[in-house]
Amino acid sequence: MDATRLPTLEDVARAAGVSRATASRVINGVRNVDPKLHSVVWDAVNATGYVPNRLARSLVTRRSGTILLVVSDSETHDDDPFLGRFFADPYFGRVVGGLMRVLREAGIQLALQMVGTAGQRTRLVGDLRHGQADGAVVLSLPAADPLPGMLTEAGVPAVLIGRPGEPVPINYVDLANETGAGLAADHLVARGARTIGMISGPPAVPAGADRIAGFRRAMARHGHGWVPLVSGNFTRESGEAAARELLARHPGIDGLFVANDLMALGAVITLRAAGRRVPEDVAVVGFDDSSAALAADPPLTTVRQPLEDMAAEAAQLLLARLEDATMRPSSVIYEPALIVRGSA
Amino acid sequence: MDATRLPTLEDVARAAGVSRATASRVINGVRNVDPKLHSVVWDAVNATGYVPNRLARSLVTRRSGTILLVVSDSETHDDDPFLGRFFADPYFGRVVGGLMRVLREAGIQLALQMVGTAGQRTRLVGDLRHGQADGAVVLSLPAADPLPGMLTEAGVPAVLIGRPGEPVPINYVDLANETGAGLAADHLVARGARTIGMISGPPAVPAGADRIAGFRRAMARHGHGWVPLVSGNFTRESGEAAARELLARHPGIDGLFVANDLMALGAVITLRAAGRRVPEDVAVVGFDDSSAALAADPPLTTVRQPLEDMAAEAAQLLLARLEDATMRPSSVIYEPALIVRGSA
DNA sequence: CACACTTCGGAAAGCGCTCTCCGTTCCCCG
DNA sequence: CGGGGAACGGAGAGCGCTTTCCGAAGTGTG
Repeated sequence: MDATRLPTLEDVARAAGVSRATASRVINGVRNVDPKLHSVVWDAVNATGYVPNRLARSLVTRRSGTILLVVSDSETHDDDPFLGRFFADPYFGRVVGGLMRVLREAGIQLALQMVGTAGQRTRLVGDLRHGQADGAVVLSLPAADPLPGMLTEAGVPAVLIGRPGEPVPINYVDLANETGAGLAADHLVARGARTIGMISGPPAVPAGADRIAGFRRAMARHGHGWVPLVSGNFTRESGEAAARELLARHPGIDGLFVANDLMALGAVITLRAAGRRVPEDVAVVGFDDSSAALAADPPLTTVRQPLEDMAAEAAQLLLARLEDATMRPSSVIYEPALIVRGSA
Repeated sequence: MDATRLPTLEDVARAAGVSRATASRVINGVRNVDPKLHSVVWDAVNATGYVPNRLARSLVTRRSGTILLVVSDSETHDDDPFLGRFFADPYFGRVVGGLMRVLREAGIQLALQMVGTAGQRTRLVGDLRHGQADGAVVLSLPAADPLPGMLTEAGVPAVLIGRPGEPVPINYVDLANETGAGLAADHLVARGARTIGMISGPPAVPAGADRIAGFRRAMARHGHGWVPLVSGNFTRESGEAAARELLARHPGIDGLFVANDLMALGAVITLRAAGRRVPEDVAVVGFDDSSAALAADPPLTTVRQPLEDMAAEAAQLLLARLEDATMRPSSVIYEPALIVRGSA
């Protein structure tokens, strides 16, 4: 195929009439090298069309210029169709966008890694320790996932998006989910809804659990010691199904908090199919303020989560930790805001 | 930080009482090694907690187990907010989902690479040739982008999603965009629309150009030698703006073909704000059949593009090419289908 | 003018792995 | 029982790069 061997540093050095070591020093801008040699070497680089072999470089420096975006596979593997759905969910895209905003400027590559089995976790940590990747950003994990602990133990730079299941000294960025759910509760009550239900995400994920807890707490404050609740898995379809179930069990429902916009969209569809008007008969509040919220009819009242900023912050945190290995784990919690639109 | 050096193959070999070469052979399942040694080595692997250093392995094998998802940066760099938007667009997510469906099983990692400048292109090709990545999937590029040619010239395994600007012997997967646009035209005409406009994507991207060409051709067949056209950039906002402009120039419009669902969503919003009912006053046909189409009100009539399948096919094509370096470039063109919902 | 001190380039030792050689061992057949 | 061949393990040469260690040269001071 390509008969020609790629030029190596050796070739550049020969072309420039210096040693490999000197060529390397010039290219990496290390130590004071005689300015004359400097330009000679760069000319040789251009003449030969040299491109450094990152693999070889990383092998010795133990720095790869890549960070891993870790996605829990258990979360996506339940059933195959869900795999595609997870990536198509605005959640994923917004996170990637936020990360890239920071990483692109730092010249760092993002690699996707799905992790489900214990073996994959071990390998992930191994790769990280080997310098295959410099660090990891881990997307919201089930609370029971041992990964955060493993990462900490291995002393590997990592940032979670979404708090760890149990306290672990690790960097993370999160939203004040409980506060956000409270905002939704307050709004529904203030609007005059009397029978208020919730469609939650999977309780096994901290973000899911926190939204449930926050909502229940706020509702209790308003005198509702108990709220009807059905769980979904953050997909629109699950929102439709959950709404059907809720409606069957509590036909008199007139207020609904849904733990993300996609499910809220589904719920609205079901409600409308059941002859309920939104917001006149049932007021609906979503969560995320994803693009789906605006597209809905009526536009969704929702709790805004600045995911892009959160992801960017995660990247920044990771970058800082990469610079300074002694950095203590820190966490950044963002405040949600209620965006009132047409649905409640 | 970690006082303990990571176990190397050497350590495993010593623990197992064999040579490094034998340990390597067992771990990689190469050649017949005495079955007894087999288990001895694996025990040693478990005992030491050995994880192969992929970097070192790749350096010699020139296979990295990673493929690059290349995104044109010019496409996203125009203005910063658009960057996030590109990733949040269902388009990106659906492609990633489709790719992962195939790559995950093959145990191959996906890395994101944004490419804009000439230097980045050179480096991309260099990385590929060095074996930093085994191949590339390139997301729809401006027609003028030299990347496809460079990839071909370098003899590097690559698959485009969306045809190249000009004929280049390279693998690609595409949709019969012209056919799809024709479907939309036929439908609008059959519905009785008399003044039909189009909101297109950027004409500089083949997919954008093909949809324009296909629509014009079909409209001409129906006796409309000329159609009002405004271009957007595939974002919802640009769809809103384009619809405003179209409405201002051709207030009597009663049919509208929009080159993707996101822009169609924006157009519907604008139309409604202008007091036009959809579909009664203006019939709207979108393109993609993304999740946005279902969320819209009314649900969008749209031209379905099986992006996940196309991406999966691209991955498969790439994998096949990786297996068989002599494989001739091939292309797979998918047929679109009109999905009739409420908007037209 | 000699001496200590700084600056700079080169030789060479790896980073951890794969894989080609090559020498042994073992088996089968004549 | 001896010879030919297959099967198998080990030594060692790299993959392309960075970086430590040195010696050689250049600089300034007593």
